Amino acid sequence: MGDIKWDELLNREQLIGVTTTEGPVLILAGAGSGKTRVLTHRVAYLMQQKGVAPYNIMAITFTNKAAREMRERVLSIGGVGADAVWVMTFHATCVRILRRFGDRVGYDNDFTIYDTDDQKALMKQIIKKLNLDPKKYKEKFFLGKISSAKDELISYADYALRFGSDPTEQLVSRVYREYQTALSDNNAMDFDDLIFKTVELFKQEPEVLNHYQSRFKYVMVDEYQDTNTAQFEFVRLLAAAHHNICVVGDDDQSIYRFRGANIHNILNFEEHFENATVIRLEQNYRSTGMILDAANQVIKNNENRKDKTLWTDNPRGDKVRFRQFDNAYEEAEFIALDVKSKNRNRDAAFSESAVLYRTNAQSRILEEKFLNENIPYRIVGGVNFYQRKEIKDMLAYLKTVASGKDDLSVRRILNVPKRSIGNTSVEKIAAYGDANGLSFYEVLERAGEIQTLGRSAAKIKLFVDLISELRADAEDLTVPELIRDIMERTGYGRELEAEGTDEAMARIENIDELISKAVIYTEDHEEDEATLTGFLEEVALVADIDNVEENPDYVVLMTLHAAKGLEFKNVYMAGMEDGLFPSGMCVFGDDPEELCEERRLCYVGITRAREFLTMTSARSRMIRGELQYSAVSRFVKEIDTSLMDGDVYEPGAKKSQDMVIDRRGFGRDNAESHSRRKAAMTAPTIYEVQAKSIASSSGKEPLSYDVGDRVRHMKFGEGVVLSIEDGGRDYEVAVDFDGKVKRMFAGFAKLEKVST
DNA sequence: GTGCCTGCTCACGGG
DNA sequence: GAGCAGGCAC
Repeated sequence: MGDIKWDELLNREQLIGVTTTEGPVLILAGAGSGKTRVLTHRVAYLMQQKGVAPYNIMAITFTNKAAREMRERVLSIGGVGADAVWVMTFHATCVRILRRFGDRVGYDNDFTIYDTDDQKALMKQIIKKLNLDPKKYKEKFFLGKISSAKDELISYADYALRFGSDPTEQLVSRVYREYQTALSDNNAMDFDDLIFKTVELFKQEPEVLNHYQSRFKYVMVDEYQDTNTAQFEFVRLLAAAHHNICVVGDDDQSIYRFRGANIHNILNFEEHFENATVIRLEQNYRSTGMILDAANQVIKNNENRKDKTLWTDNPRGDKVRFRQFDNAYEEAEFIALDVKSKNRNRDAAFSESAVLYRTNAQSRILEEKFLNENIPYRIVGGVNFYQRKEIKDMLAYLKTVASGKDDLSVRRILNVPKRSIGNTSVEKIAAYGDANGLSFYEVLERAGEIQTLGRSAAKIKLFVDLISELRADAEDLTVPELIRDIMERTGYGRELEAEGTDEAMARIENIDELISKAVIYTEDHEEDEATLTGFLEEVALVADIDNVEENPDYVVLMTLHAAKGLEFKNVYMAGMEDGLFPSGMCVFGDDPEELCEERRLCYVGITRAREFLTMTSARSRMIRGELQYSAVSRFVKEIDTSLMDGDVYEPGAKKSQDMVIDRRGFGRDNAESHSRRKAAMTAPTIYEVQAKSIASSSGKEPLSYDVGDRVRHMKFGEGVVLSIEDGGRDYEVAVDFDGKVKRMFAGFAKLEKVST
């Protein structure tokens, strides 16, 4: 493996980036300039040329997808041992560290992770508890304040000191304290805590910091322009001993200011780290000259940039197309038909096309048209799979089975499905817990002692018994088996089946998909490692973007934010209207930096395209149920007309020849397409292909064995089938393994007949 | 305690 | 357009 010809694989600057291994390095990498290439080769170079142990190398990314891609590439060029390199997201890295040392900052090492919905639910309780007017104070307000504080490493104690005089800020600091205490009581951390607590750990426990400093002698950070103060501090502490820190980023692609990203981290890198080497990657290998020029013309309107000019050797290519339509329906129809014709002409396969937009709300109409035209598509984002009610319910059951310490989960499922335990009882239980320092579940366990509960106590006992039974089952079941078990024992599945509506069926499909994910999880891990907590952790850290599969022939629809880091041969930027993109908030706001951020987002969008770029806008569009008329986005006008096909200023921009607008088409929403659309809205959008194949293999197929047959189970060995019951969606089989009777679902047990 | 209806609010982006 | 709190009847 030592025969890599580094100088043939890399251009001059890339080579410097790869081989400057010692000391701080800042790589300013323009869009499409091969930054992932540099990072992965750098890892390989460290191992092969410098003899650095893989164990000593860490590469941090923002998304799981980026981590996975980099990991794959490191494995393929890095050779033996490369799997010991830590290639992970910030969040996953911190979780890993906190699972080991979390007890030093006041958490059990099996803490749970709260997502946005959990945070909201918890905040709601706190607003109630503090008797605040929920009309006046929204959860989002406090959560936003708290999140920004945590991004800046401000604890609630610091917050009180810092903003003490202002009454509103005083209230925030009080809420912050309550919120943090509640999290800690629930043994839970939110996303921001993961970073915050790790930094706290490093600062409080020099021994721990030392351990990681001497382990990770070489630290690399991808998308550095998106780091916030907490992440910066994490990286700084890690690298403080050896200074071998290499960061890659592009200030022009910083689009996460709203999430606390601090652009000064990259702009001031040379001040933060002394004697830094700065490398500029300015050759773009991705886009045509035309597209790149357009991108440069837009971004040059921003001030305070690191000075750089992106260039390319690629052919000039086609002009950037611009089309304006009367409304969003025509816009969507044009895009759908164009995608189709590009696919037909072999210009771009479906999988090579992507539609990008500013807001998720825009996806609906596009989706409708794509369905009408029978174009395979996939929407990334929108309602996250893991935010769906039924998925959250199942996860809450799993969490409760796993620990019961998380009050939020227990409360969520106590009356789901309906057990006639209403709000009044819940309030009483919570009050009793608060008064006696017990967790919600602990109170449930001793419900009999609480007089005021009356007849609810008996119902609560049934619930506690149910959880105990599930816990007993969990001992022998794999995670997917456990989910099925929960569906059965709680009656959740039966209730949905009884409902029988399209929506209920879609919910069942979603749960099936969760089961398939669990199957994939168990298959990916050794038997001992495939634990329930492990599964819950993996699930807590996934984002929708992580699930875009590249191979299947689908058009991808997503927000511009989600598109960062991806590239497509053929890109549409829809909704290029002032007020939508750039968004109204920044057009009328007084913060010029916000407009700059929007412009960077536009730059990100343009540079996703390799060969074809089409921008579209609508003269009118429904926003919040109101018809809004907008002018063409200023960003479109920033592109020189010599690069454009289509007139930005003329009303009624010309229509493409392959474009046939069927006006009746707008009302063509017959019953069939309507139900299809509805199904598509609620149906799984992720892992669809795998889910289908697994679902059919785990579905109710005729069994190859019967009562009395001898069968083999992967884990338990051979046994005799005692009974087979119709468990609704699957058969429930009881098998006697040498006197130990196990009940299992046929679809997952995968029993093989040995003899009759 | 549950189910249904209504009216209100909210909508930028996401780990 | 959608989700949710609040009010009401049962």
